[in-house]
Amino acid sequence: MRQLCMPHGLSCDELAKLETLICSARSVPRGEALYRSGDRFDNIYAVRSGSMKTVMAHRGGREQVTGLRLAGEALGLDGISNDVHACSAVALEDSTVCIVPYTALKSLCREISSMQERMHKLLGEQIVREAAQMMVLGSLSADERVAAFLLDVSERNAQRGYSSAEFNLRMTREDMGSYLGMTLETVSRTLSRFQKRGLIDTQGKHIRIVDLDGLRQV
Amino acid sequence: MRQLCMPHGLSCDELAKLETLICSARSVPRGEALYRSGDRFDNIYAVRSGSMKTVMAHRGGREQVTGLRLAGEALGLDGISNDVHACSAVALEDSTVCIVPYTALKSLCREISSMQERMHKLLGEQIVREAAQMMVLGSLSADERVAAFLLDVSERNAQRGYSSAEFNLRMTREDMGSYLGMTLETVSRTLSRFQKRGLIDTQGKHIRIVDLDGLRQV
DNA sequence: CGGAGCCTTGATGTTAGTCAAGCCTAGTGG
DNA sequence: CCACTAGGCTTGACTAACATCAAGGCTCCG
Repeated sequence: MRQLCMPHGLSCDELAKLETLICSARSVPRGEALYRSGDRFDNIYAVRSGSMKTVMAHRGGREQVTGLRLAGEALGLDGISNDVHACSAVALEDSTVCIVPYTALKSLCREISSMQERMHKLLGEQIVREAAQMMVLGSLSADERVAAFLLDVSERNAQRGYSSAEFNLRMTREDMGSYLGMTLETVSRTLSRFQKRGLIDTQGKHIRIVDLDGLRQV
Repeated sequence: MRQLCMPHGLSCDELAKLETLICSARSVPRGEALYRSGDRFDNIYAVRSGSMKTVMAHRGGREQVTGLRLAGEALGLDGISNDVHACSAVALEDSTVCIVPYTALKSLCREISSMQERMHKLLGEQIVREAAQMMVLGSLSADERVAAFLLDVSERNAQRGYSSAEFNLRMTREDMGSYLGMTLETVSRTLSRFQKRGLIDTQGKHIRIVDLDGLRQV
């Protein structure tokens, strides 16, 4: 939560007020949904530990992974527009989230302008992140998509104070493929090729970035 | 502007307050940018007449169309997260926009909760719309993408009180291709095939939907 | 009326998808 | 603690879809 708010101009005092909103935390076992598409929207969440994916279903049963949330990142904004969640959020590993009731958060945003500012930025960031992902899906090759994804995760890890070079990606190859608009086989082949080229070192879900610049130039 | 706000719980009185914010309108000739990626973010816009595309550039010069805005739709939200616009907005035809200064809008949102509500929904809608487009790009075939796009435009036209069956799409085949993650040739071929199948009737940029259900089933 | 940009269509090439088989690993139960 | 199993991962051979290259026609604007 501090992760999510501190670096953005909230005073300790204001942060304390925010923390009074957080009714509770909730733990979500691996594979379970925090909320499902169609559920009523009441809360925004912050991932406290673990990681989650957001999934959207097309009519016709096809599903696509639309996002990955690491610890410290916000979740649930897809419900604001319609009072109903547009995605489902599923835990990639045993995870915990903080629960922030939306109605209370709105009031706080009207009282405290820095809180309003933070809320707008949170929404704006997701808009820009998704637009960037549209670019990835619309104009990059398979190799470029995988490289962009690894670099994105690496950078987000760094931002949260973890290693940018080495991490556990709890998504399956299928999840990655879905997120990147390709098949799990192509993801696997691409990672293997990157490894042969000395760009990364993979051992299943454990990934080490060996040649950051090389990866950037893919 | 009323388009953008009226159906969403603002009273006439409140709407009047909003209208005091609108410093001015601005006209944007076809092909010109309302704002460019990297420009400082000061205003949100509403398309008053005409239509615009939003474009995002990748390092390496590659550009992708990330959105289409018809009259009555909002524009510029990509600047909130960073105080700098992440996309460029380019007029597809001679267009006019209303200018809403963001700082003033924020104040109004703190005063009037229905205004805050509207603002959040606006942001939330874009988040959901972009997620849906990620699905289109990530998991649909070329035919399905084009069909989904035509249906989307048709529906948005209907919402604004225009014909859902017949419209002028001012994007070029290249713009459509970019937005849909395919080449202009594939767009053209797909439209031709749809026409042969009796789904649509195209004459350059003028499009008439002949068989709505057929298009939905593509 | 002329021309530039846009659109269409065809032939060919390339990338990533599909199908298939076997292996590895983590989690389970004895 | 070990063996078993199921799900996940890798790799190969083949295929399909879409991109690329190319040429010609249309249309809209000046």
